[in-house]
Amino acid sequence: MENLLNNLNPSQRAAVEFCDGPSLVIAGAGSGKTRVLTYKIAYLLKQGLPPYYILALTFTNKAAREMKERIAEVAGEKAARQLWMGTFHSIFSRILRNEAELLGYNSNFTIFDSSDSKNLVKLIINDMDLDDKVYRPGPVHGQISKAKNNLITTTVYANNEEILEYDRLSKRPKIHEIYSRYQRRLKSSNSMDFDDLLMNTNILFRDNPKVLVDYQNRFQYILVDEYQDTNVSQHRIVSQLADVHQRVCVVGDDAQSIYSFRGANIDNILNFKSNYPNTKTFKLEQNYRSTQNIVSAANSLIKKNSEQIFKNVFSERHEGEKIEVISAFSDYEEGVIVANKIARMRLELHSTYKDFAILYRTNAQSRVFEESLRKANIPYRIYGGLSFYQRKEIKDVVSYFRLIVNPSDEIAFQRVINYPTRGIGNVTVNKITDAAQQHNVGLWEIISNLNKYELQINAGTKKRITGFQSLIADFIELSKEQSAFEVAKEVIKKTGIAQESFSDLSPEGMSRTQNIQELLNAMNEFVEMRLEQGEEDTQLVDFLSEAALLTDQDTDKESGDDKITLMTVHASKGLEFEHVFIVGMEEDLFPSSMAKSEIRGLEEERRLFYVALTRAKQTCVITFAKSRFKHGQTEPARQSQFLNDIDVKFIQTETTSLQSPREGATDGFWESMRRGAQSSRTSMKKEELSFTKKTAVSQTSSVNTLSKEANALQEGQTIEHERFGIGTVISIENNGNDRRAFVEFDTVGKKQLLLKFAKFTIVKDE
DNA sequence: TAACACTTGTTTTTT
DNA sequence: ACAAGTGTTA
Repeated sequence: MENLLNNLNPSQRAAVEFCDGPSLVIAGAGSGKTRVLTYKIAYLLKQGLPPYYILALTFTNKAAREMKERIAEVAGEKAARQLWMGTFHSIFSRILRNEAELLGYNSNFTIFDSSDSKNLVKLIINDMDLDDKVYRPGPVHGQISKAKNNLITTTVYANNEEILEYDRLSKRPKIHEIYSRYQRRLKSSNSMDFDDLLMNTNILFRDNPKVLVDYQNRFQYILVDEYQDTNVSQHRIVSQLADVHQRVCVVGDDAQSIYSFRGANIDNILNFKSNYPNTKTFKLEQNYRSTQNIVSAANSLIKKNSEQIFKNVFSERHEGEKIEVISAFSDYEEGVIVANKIARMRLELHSTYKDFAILYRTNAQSRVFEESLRKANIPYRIYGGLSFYQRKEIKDVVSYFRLIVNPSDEIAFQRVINYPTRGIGNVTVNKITDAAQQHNVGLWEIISNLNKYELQINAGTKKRITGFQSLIADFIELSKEQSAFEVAKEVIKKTGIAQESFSDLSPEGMSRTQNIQELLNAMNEFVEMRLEQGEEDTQLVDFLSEAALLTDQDTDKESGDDKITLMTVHASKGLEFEHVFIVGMEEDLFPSSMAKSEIRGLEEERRLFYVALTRAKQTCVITFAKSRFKHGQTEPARQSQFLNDIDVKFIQTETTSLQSPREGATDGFWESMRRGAQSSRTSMKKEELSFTKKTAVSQTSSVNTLSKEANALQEGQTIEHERFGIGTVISIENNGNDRRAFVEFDTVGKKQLLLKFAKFTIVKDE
């Protein structure tokens, strides 16, 4: 441990060693924040605190996984696995499943993603006969979500004059009623949305003091990463859990708070000290990531914001190159410039592709870069956008799973009742929904007892409905015995999805088929991995509860490939790259026109830019275009005001662009440039389909990840398995990723090990 | 009820 | 430019 602590600088070390009360670690960009968290956990373990007493909350699953791996290196695999470490959403969904009955839920509850939530809001708006142009599902759900993140329950909402007045002024006085109905229908669907996972945890603790005490005792030490991005609901959970022992350490950087649109409240970090009067504050100010020039440029930018905790971030690395600002004539040219520059820099600097990242404000901007990179033969990987689980064909299949696990799930029900088409149309579905509302029961209850509820439907329709009902009922039975993978195969087969999908030979259809296949593969892996780890939870419900909180960053298995990275600035938080391109640096795009109305919004955009800048280790290039293709036409654009916020002495403006317009031919040039962009866009179409297919599939496709040991393993050898102990290899089957060993263990008997996952060492050769 | 053509809104960021 | 929603026809 001593030599571990020697790896830290004095302020990092001080932050790690203080464990007796509340502490706030203000960590500048690149200052070794994750390092401090990791070492601190290792330090606590070393002090004798059992791992299952530690709660560590991260912002993404990926961050949790990486931190676990690092802790495993210093404190051992076993301890790392016993830690309560994960995102707020995943940790508390686990707790809510355990305590579901206390809240009137069943532990099989479904988790709605935002599109499910919006669908439900839309159904309610229709039921209430409200004008869906005034009450648009997106913003209405946004308003509800904001309320929930601020712990404003339906009752509080309906009695809060200020909020009601706000809704009246925005011409949507009925939101409080939509909110109540929304919550009621979530509950009758035995479902929770993302915000419920946090709000219901608060309700659980509020209404069940004994349960709260249990968890207060369990979580002896609490660590929270990215505290600047927590909302009121999350803050309240943490402060209740830490209320008694006050052993809590939060880490964050107010300058990197970029999620207020999701309810994050920067005050949580700014006011932390007043919440915990005995707080000890540590500041990590040395940036180990970036050149002095980048750090100074970022400092000069963030100084323009009014609200912040004072700190002096500095770098002792070399001065480095100035930030290069390049202007392009069009978004299309911007793409070409960036692609060419990356190709050139890679050769000149002897870099690899994975040293490069292109960061943009909106996902929509990725298109142009995909195109130019493909033309330049530069391998790339896009993060974000439509994630695997949000694809239509995947949602359809997953909806069957949801319905099987939780027949009350109304949204899943509506999604699959007529998919694949089985002659149950809108008219019939409406009759079912009406009956459900009338008798105040779920849709499943209605179709399970058609006669009882006297639906006005003809015999043919009735037969089709009962057919559907027994189809699902059979799956439910099956799922009690079989693993998620086995049930999934049956679902695909028996519902006709397989048949429908395989007979569609269009490129889109084939891509859908592949994605479904990929889902099955993922489920198979899930089951095998669980079995390998000696866990019995391999059923559909277990798969769903994990999959619902997965983002596509979490399913990334190809990070080893040499590809450049394309992602939004938001998605880049916490990452670093040698060379960063920040593109589309234009007014109304970055800062976004949406955010500019309020000062706080503009400051958040500036922090977002700060985040983008501080991702770069060596070089940072900023580009903007003078015209941009949006909403179906080319519109003029001008450079972002944020470029003026960086002190000019850290910037170098590139005037010679790739191709400058010929004199006197400006108009013609522009035209051809635009046409060039257009035609290549349209000509891309066919090619693009096969391309989307590739990316979609690649998200979960696996590579051969067998370790040396796994490849070397032979019959007759003795191994020591992490869980099962000592055993002898009886036989080996298959090869590559599917390579398996049958092993006779001394204590637990015969086991099948999937070598891709198995954790063991070879003890003795025969 | 389903398939097709036509119209409309939509684009900020995401657990 | 695109997806989702609306309306018309078979």
